[in-house]
Amino acid sequence: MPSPPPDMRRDLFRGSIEVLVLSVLADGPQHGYAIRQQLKLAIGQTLPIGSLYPLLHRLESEDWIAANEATHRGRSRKVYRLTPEGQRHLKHAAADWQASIAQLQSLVLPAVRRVAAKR
Amino acid sequence: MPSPPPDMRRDLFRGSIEVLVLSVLADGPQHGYAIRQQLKLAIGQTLPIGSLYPLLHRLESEDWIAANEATHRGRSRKVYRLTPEGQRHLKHAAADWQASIAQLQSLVLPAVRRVAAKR
DNA sequence: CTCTATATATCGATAGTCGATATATTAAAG
DNA sequence: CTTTAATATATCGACTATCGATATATAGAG
Repeated sequence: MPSPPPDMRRDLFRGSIEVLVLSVLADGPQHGYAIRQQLKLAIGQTLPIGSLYPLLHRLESEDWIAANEATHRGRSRKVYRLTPEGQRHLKHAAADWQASIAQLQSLVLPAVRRVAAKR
Repeated sequence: MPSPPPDMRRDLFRGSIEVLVLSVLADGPQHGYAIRQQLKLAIGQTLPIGSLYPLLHRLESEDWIAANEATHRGRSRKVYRLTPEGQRHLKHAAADWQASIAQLQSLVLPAVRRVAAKR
């Protein structure tokens, strides 16, 4: 193999997963599986199952989200909600995220303009 | 270890590396080491050496960049320039990149506004 | 002399990812 | 009836991509 296959979209998604999940929960409490579906609907990207639950557990251990055990049609569910700390964190994390993106854009956008202007 | 250490900034950077390098070269021909320095200066993020040259080789094999062997102070250099195909590709790749970001933002930004509005 | 910076290059240890698998219920399909 | 698919959470280790260490070479600083 000459070089690794790059997946820009996936990497951007990965770098945003935490903020994305918290953003979904900012809309209202959801259980893990539903968060995954919402994300797929909104972004078109699927949060891999093998990443979903470990992520949720991490966010819970950080006290950014909290769970209510529930039962739905014989199946157990953990309905997660954004904690007050989670709300604070979302604001900060999203600001950082936005700043990082803006920084990248400040290099890329002028470059594209420059190239587009030529010829 | 309970959970993997997340590095949003690094992942966002990773998902943008290709577009970033092409953007730097849109400003004028540069050799690998200098591209790395420019990126550090502009973004604050260091493109790891172990990733730099394989990436350059891949971009070259795609004919998006081309090299001129040069010698500077006894040291050999490969000065890369953006090819016409590379310019076309930069426009497309940057547009895709921008669209992916916009999609993520369309979920995150309203969520943050919602959270900020409360209380 | 040693160290740091410059410059390109490779390779494999290691670390993170996530598919497969397990478990359980319901409903639709065949 | 049986099978398949969808729902739902959870874990674990095989696999893979990343990138630090290393090699090589020159020049200037201390």
